[in-house]
Amino acid sequence: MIKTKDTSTEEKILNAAKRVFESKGMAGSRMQEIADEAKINKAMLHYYYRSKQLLFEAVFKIAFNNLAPKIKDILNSDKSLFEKIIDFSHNYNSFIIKHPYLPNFILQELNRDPEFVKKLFSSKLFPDIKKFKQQITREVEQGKIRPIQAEQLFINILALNIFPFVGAPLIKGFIEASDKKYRAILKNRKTEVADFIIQSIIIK
Amino acid sequence: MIKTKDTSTEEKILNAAKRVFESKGMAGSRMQEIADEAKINKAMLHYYYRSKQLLFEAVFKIAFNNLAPKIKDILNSDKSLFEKIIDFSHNYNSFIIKHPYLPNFILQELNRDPEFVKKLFSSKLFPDIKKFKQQITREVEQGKIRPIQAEQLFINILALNIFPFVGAPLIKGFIEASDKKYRAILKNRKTEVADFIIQSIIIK
DNA sequence: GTCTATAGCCAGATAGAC
DNA sequence: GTCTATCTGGCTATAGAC
Repeated sequence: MIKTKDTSTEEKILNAAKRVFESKGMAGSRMQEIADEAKINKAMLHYYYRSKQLLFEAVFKIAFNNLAPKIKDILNSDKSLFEKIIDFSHNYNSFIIKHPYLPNFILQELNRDPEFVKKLFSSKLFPDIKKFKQQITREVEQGKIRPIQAEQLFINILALNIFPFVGAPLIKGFIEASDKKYRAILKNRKTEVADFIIQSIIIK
Repeated sequence: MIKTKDTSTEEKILNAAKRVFESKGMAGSRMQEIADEAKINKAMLHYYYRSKQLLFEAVFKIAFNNLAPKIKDILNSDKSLFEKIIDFSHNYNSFIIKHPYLPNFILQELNRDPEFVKKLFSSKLFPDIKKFKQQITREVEQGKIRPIQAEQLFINILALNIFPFVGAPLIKGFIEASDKKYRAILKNRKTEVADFIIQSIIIK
């Protein structure tokens, strides 16, 4: 297996495009900036990816495919409920700390381009929620957790894990946290979030 | 007091700009589209607001000033902790259901333009978190709630209330909810969210 | 204050040499 | 495959008539 690193031009472009698009979005990004970032000629971008739109879609799909399986796991895996909550909170936070722009990028573009959402819907990226609903019903019936709608719990899990990254500038402003302090707070959340959720639903 | 409605040109422009900027962001919006939306000539936009940037800032400031006091209330008001949680969850959700693009718009622009954040920091828009911290400490000491960092609780309150709007397209995809069904879920959250938080921290 | 016309610039895309 | 040069269209902003 040969390690290609950033060797190929195509890869250099894709990595540069990822950085630029993720921080500035589709509309705010410039092909010239991506070219500069990749230390490569602007014409090359078109040679390899034909258009800005196609380059963007390549970047978006990679980003989305990085995120979606982690969320899917909540709905579809065979783990116990508490395990799911603990694992997702830990794994998601560990992953996103390394890619802080990613959630904002995905949400921003999903909000901006409704047609793009439909494309993703129609593919098999989205699992169904049936299995998760059954799991919640079972846990409630067994008296392990207090009654809660599966959809509400699912939203809460996503919210508590994703929002601290998307809302970082807002939160930092209000709690007057430096970058360093905020990073420490985020790190704590790897375990804090799961605790918070479980405390809310568990029957002691 | 005379009701001006959408009478004045200046107001028509501002309302149109609000709609366009909030759904497409600064970079994705076109002055022509705002003019069309306001049913007014494009030159008028510059006559009243000089530049796209200044028009944008006018819209942004109004949006931010709508949101910030509600959040500030969590940190600075004299209500009891549970009251704060209940009131904020209810008021915020009621308000944003009428302005669904607003949180996404604000977060997007805060993420995109770090200099803009600093401008807001330096003004008196942000209160300090000291009072809220003291409140949490007191409640913990009195044995009313289990130990939790004020910052973490604050983030959780924001996350659970704001994320369902910012993350709507993502959530809708995963739980396969129609617009109608999703609206119903959001409506439930006016009370569900406060319950969820209080259940997590209360000592019974 | 409101309009039309246009200046002037910038970004995406391509032609064509090497 | 990679580069330079350039086309083309679209966008912000303004000039100037009314």
